[in-house]
Amino acid sequence: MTRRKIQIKKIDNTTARQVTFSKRRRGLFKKAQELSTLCDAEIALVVFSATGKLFEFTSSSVQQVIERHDLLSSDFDKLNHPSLELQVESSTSAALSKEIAEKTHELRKLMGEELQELNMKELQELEKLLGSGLRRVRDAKCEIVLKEITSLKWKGSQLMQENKRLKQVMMANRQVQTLELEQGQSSEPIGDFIHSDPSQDHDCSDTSLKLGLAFPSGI
Amino acid sequence: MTRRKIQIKKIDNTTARQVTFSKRRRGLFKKAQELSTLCDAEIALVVFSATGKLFEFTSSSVQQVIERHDLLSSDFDKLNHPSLELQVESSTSAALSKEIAEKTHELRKLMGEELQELNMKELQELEKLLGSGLRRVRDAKCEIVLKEITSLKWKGSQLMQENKRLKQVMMANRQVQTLELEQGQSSEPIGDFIHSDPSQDHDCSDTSLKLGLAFPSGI
DNA sequence: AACTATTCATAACA
DNA sequence: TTGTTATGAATAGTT
Repeated sequence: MTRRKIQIKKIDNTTARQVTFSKRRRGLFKKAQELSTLCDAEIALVVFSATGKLFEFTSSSVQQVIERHDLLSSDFDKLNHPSLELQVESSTSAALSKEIAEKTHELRKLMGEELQELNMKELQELEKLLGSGLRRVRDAKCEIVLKEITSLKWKGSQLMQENKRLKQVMMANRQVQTLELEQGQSSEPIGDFIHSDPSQDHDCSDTSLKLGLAFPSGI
Repeated sequence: MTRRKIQIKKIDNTTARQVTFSKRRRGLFKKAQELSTLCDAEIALVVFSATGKLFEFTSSSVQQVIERHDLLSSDFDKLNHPSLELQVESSTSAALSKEIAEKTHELRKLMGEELQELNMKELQELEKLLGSGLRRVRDAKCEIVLKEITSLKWKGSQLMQENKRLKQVMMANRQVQTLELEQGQSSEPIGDFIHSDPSQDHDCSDTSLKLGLAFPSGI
């Protein structure tokens, strides 16, 4: 019989902890179910036990939640570049949404529901936590974004090189022609020169094909 | 005074539903928090209200998720673009870092200074403020990043177009030459053709010059 | 797993 | 919206 309120801290006794986990987990899932039904809310709930066992609940489908989530952060695209929207949405936006979600809930968790129950010492601890947590999330996000941008820049520079090379070829070509004009003679090497490096042609196509997506999926 | 147990089905009255959502949501998040703490479980909880508002909670797994993610994507990066790290550091990263530093500082200040002198009401106000502030930061950052990426992709496509055009010119050029060879005559139009549209040349240089930075500073 | 004494959550109301 | 309270629900400690 529950003699008194318990402290919300990790339960030391292993078996007691497992029993409590079992009971409270059931309670939590029931509450989640009730909330989604009563208030017409979409809910996704995933629980990993300390032993690594997975339990999950979703109100209708995770897919729907994710789609909604993605919509929120892709509004910008629609405003500015309607035609690029499709490219951007798929990888970048998804990754960003995820990062943002993580950042948001990290903060929510830290700020969270129990602020009123904290004493001053705990509040100071919270501050510290928030700072470092934010930094970690920030770093991670920055890294992802920079990778995307770097990849795009790299591909841009590839294209520029190809571009430059083509122009050089054309210049050379033109000079040869001029020479021919002056000498009143023409020769077949020109055609060969143009095709002297087919592998580069191939490179270019390859680059073009890859430009759309930096990160294929599931980031 | 809760006269009787309710049945679990969608609440018709809109305001009642919203109130219930608010209260039960808080309860649910609290329970999730307690479960994760008491039993050392990893929990991710995402709730969308019927109006599309997002609420999230996760236990400390955020860090792990990110670390795992970093491993995956850094491996990916190394496999594909081993020598690119140097390009990364440019102004983009500086701008982002600056933005981040400022926001972090702001946050610290908000959390930091006089937290001990605040009463509970003021603390709640602070929580609200932080939440909306974070949302703004998040939105701004997202916007910047998407702009940068969109811009880069646009420039990439510009380059590809230029590239394609150059190749067509070369093809045409080559055909003219072939014709000349067959007819045993050469003519000046070729040179003119190459320079027939100098504006495109200019466009290309322009693109190259701008590629480094989409947004110069202070975003 | 089953049982209660308690604490906790919350529906209805203000 | 926020607060209050009577009541139903969840659960800690025990069997």
